[in-house]
Amino acid sequence: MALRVYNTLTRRDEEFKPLEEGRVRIYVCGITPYDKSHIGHARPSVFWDVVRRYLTYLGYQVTLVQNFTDIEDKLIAKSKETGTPPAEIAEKYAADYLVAMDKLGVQRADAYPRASQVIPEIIEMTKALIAKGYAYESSGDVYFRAEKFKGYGKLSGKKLEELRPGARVEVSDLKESPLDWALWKASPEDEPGWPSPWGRGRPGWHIECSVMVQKYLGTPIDMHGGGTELIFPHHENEIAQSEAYLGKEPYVRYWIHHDMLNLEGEKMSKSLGNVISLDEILRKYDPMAVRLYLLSAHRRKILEFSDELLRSAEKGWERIRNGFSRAQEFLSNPRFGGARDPLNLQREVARCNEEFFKAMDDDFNTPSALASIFDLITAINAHVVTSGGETSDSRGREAVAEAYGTLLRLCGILGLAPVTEKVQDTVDARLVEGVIKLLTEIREKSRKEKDYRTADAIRERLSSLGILLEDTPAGTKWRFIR
RNA sequence: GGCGACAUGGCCAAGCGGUAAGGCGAGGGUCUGCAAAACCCUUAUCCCCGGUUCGAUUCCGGGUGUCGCCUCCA
Repeated sequence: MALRVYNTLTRRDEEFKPLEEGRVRIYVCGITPYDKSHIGHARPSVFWDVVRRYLTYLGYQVTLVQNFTDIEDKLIAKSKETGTPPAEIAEKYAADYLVAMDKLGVQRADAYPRASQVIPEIIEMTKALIAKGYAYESSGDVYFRAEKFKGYGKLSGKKLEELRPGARVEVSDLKESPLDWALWKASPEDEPGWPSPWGRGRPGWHIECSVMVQKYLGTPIDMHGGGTELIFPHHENEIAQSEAYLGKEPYVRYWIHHDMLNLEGEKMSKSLGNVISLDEILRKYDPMAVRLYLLSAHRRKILEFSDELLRSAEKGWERIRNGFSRAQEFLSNPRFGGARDPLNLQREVARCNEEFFKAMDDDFNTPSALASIFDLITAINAHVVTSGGETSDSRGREAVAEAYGTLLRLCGILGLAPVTEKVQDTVDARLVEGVIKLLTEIREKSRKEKDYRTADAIRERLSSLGILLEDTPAGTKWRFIR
């Protein structure tokens, strides 16, 4: 088994081999925190979290860095509008973003550098590019000569001749060619700026990533992630300026892009105004269901957004959770007999395990990996007997323990954790549990007396409060529902 | 206009040369006082037309459709 990944640069699946054995260095383009995050922002975060968990599981030491662009036109515009300093706006939304990521179970990156924190390095790199003849100063701006870099267009597959007539590039008298882009821009008095050899100014867009990659990871890095919309011009330019500066290639060994999230067939994006905030989604749906939804399509495919899909994911997540509880319950109660056909269960578990890794090795095929998890759930449900009374069977117990361990491991790689549904406040939690227990006992009594009207009324009332009662041979169980 | 991606059941979504994983939904059955959960069964020939092949959803060519990039964007 070997991990294969699709590399945007070569346009094919390649076997993944890190530069340095046992170590993987990853840089992912983060967000510009100038407004609330939407679900589209959660896709790369969850995807890369899974990559990281998987690589870590495989034994690699993974370093992942993700930037926050805190100097940018929209941020500056918003600052002028509201009178709040750009840095303050950026930090507020960055913090919100991280809180949402925590909810989604995304492990924190090793570093979240801000553009404003790497100004000296940006100036150094810009100076070096000028010295090498790849960049030139023009009225306080510094531009990169796109056409001077011979590999320009290799990532996006664009040719210089095709780009020129396009004429949709920002035209400026300050540039030698419309394809050139700013490494450094002069700042007006009322906008943020830093002193530089070219006067007061601020970095261009692409340069921060080049600098952060070098500063925090060292080149070449193994994987660079980002959305497909960043392939051109952002990543194309990033390669050009970095390789021109470093004087060697590659700058990045595997370019790994994810596709967009669509709303009613159109890309969800702020500029189109068709965004759905992450906050809203996380209020409405179980974060793990959201995670399941985000992993339900391969990273290179467009993911359609709809409430129906989220609801469907929530049902799927419930199924996984129920499978967990079934196995847990069995294992925690030695009275429960065993597995129906332990050998068959073991065989199924082994099969699901194998399929799961095969899927993950195939360019992180999470939808296929999820299918293995669902198969595993079905096997557990079909084999595990939690209807008490029967004598213990060690072989059966072992098979179930193994199934449970596998489920835990596979779900762990995808970051799907069955959170125990305890209420935060312990006093409230105890109260709720006590009251439900009381009601359950009363209902139990009614059922014994065949007073089903009372029993059903209790169940219905609790159900409308979001508490589901289930009568099983082992007694009445309850859980929260939405 | 240039470049590129995709088109699989009611809704999602894997597979990509040997006659279609999985989830949600729907229908039937088992269990249950009834529910719930769960299990079992049923629910597709893969956009169209050509070609290559013993054989194509899977490869090639041509259509049609949808989306993305070429401008800020995860």
